[in-house]
Amino acid sequence: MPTIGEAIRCSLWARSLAPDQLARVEATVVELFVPANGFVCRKGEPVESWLGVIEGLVKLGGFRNFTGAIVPAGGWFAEGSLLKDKLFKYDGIALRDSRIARVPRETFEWLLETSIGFSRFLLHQLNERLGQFIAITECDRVLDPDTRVARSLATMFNPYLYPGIENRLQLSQEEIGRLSGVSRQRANQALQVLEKAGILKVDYGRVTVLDVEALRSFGV
DNA sequence: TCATTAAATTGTT
DNA sequence: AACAATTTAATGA
Repeated sequence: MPTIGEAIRCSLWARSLAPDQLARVEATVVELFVPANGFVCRKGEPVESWLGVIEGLVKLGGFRNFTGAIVPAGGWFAEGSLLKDKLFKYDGIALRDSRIARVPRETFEWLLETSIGFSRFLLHQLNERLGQFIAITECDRVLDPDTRVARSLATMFNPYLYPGIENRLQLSQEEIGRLSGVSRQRANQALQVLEKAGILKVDYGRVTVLDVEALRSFGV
């Protein structure tokens, strides 16, 4: 189990920091344990830190039964709310026991002002998120549920937003359904189609992605 | 280590 | 949506 400092040093954005900047991050970061089904953040709550998933899996959403995004270990989020709204506009729920890193707003803003590398990382991350968002709305127009499920799963394998994610996702078919905006029954059917196509493997309570590219381009 | 039981997940109608 | 079947995890001998 990595310490919080190790996890941060491994993250993509920390690599571009100078030693004194990294030191300040490590000095001000706070680790928070969130048990499965616990709230990492709540809609309407003021945002006072940038959040990173050290270990575990967090689901962002809270709109009806629709899930906006799944953030696996190595993913960072809330920068948009931190910069703009000052309030969370979604719930964050831990899908399993998770360790969350909280970088205080002052540190975050200081990095943004003093580190070009950090600014570039954020720019890139925001851009990737925009792309993800477009892909999701595009998904809504595609009627074929198999493709929708494939795309939703594929968004979790964005190497920039979520580096070093394992290809083994511990997600029940019910959660995959919520994630894709289809019923559990339909998600099950779609997963079987994708399994027969050799793109992924379904097991009890988890899916293993064998071919990310095929998953991404499925149905095109 | 193995059997039993409970809980979670999946398949079916 | 409800029910049955199956898998996993937990408990205790």
